[in-house]
Amino acid sequence: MLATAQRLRRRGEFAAAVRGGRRAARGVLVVHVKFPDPENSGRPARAGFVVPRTIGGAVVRNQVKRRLRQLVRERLGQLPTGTDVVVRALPAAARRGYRGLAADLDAALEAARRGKPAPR
RNA sequence: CGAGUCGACCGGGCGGCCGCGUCAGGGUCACGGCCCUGCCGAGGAACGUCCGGGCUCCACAGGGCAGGGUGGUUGUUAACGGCAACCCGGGGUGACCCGCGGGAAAGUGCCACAGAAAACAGACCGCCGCGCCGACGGCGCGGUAAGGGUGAAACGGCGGGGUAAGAGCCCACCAGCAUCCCGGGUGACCGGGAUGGCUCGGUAAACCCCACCUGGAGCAAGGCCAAGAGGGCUGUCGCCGCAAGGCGGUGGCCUGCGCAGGCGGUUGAGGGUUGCCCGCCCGAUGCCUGCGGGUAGGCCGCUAGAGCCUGCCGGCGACGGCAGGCCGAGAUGGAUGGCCGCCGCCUCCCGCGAGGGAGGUACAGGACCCGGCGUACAGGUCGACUCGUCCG
RNA sequence: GGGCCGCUAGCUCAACUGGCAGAGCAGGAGACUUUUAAUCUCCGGGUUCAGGGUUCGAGUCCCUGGCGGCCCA
Repeated sequence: MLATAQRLRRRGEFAAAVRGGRRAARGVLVVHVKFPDPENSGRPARAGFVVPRTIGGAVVRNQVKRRLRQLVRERLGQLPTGTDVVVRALPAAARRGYRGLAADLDAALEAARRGKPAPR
């Protein structure tokens, strides 16, 4: 999974990442990526997750969140240190399998890295 | 063998690799942390939040009113609106099941339609008597409530006597009511007897009456530390912007601090008694108003408890007592995951068969803790009992 | 954690104290019109969220559950 130091834990951190980052949507996921300011480059890259209640009950939301944490953990090393990522799940994510989530995440991260605007 | 009733319980198992959270030990350190090892790490409902308690803070001389809750009895318990046993009523051939199950002869209200009449007596058709007209029919007065039809419900039922016709008007039996007595039971109540008037509608999950219970808030409770002199939320208007939003003006609310002004010294500003009144109490570093303008972070609370398991004893039972043993989550954008192998279980398909293949494996996750209730749930296990059929 | 609402025709809503579930729009048919629109007439359509209870009788009262929404901390 993902260690505590590698997760966003404050409302302010989420707001900064969503507002100051690039947005890219692919499949059932929306990612916001905020590349590091020079003073932040010392700490590790961090990630946070937004799984709204429209997805399902607590069990379903936890399952989606755990799968996303596992997926992000495998990819966080590829990002520059100090980067903040917020992954937001759409309601269809509950029925998307693990591999489907992986494909969507890779595509969305790649789109955000290229800096292209997300197609709507 | 078939059909069924009740109760108790399980909620996949083993293994590999990569990971997560708390704690403990060790190591390292630039004292922020990092690394290694080990222990532990979601449920029977953790859920819904329908009740009850523990815990914490606030309040509390006392009395009255109001409000809320409960509603057969006796127990059980920390407590309960839960549970157990029993009573009563209803259902079932039965095992068993269901019941907000006090009071309608305290009072008020309501009882649509139909029907003559719907709660207190009265009388539409009818029956009977008398009188009148007079074409065996009608009109008027009186008696009556057996019969008719309506309705969910029509002023006890049946038989006999009685009568002009009838009627508890009288009598016997039955049902029911009230009072009293005897017996049984802690009690709800049950069994029996005597007397009485002959009879009384339903609805309290309508108001109400009676009995009993009932302070308020909730771990965002509450406490400590740090930081700073403000902040948070919001209405509206203008400008910028595609938008999200940003900036500014002007109001409102909440709260800590600073400043200013005012009020106030027992003849007392103001406050408490968290619905109101009487009454009582507190009260001077206090209270009110205006202006200015912060934080929202950490730690404790925080998990050993009405705890769990086993055995014995008491009790019909809920439950209680004793002894021994055990430690079983404490997160805070919130820890149990990802990938894979084998075996279970269920369904379907292929096959004569051994077997093979495909799919599925529920309901659902702590957030202070506990006792209940209610609800969801793939599949399965055990025990006790009932009815029917057949055999002995 | 605490508190409060709603669920009725395809849609938006009524139904006073319990007494035959009803409007507007929408839909269908017809009339008027050269046709359409508008207008007029007629018609169909409901397990009143579900289950249970009280009552002679429940959309209404009571209990349990489901779904949706709102407020406060």
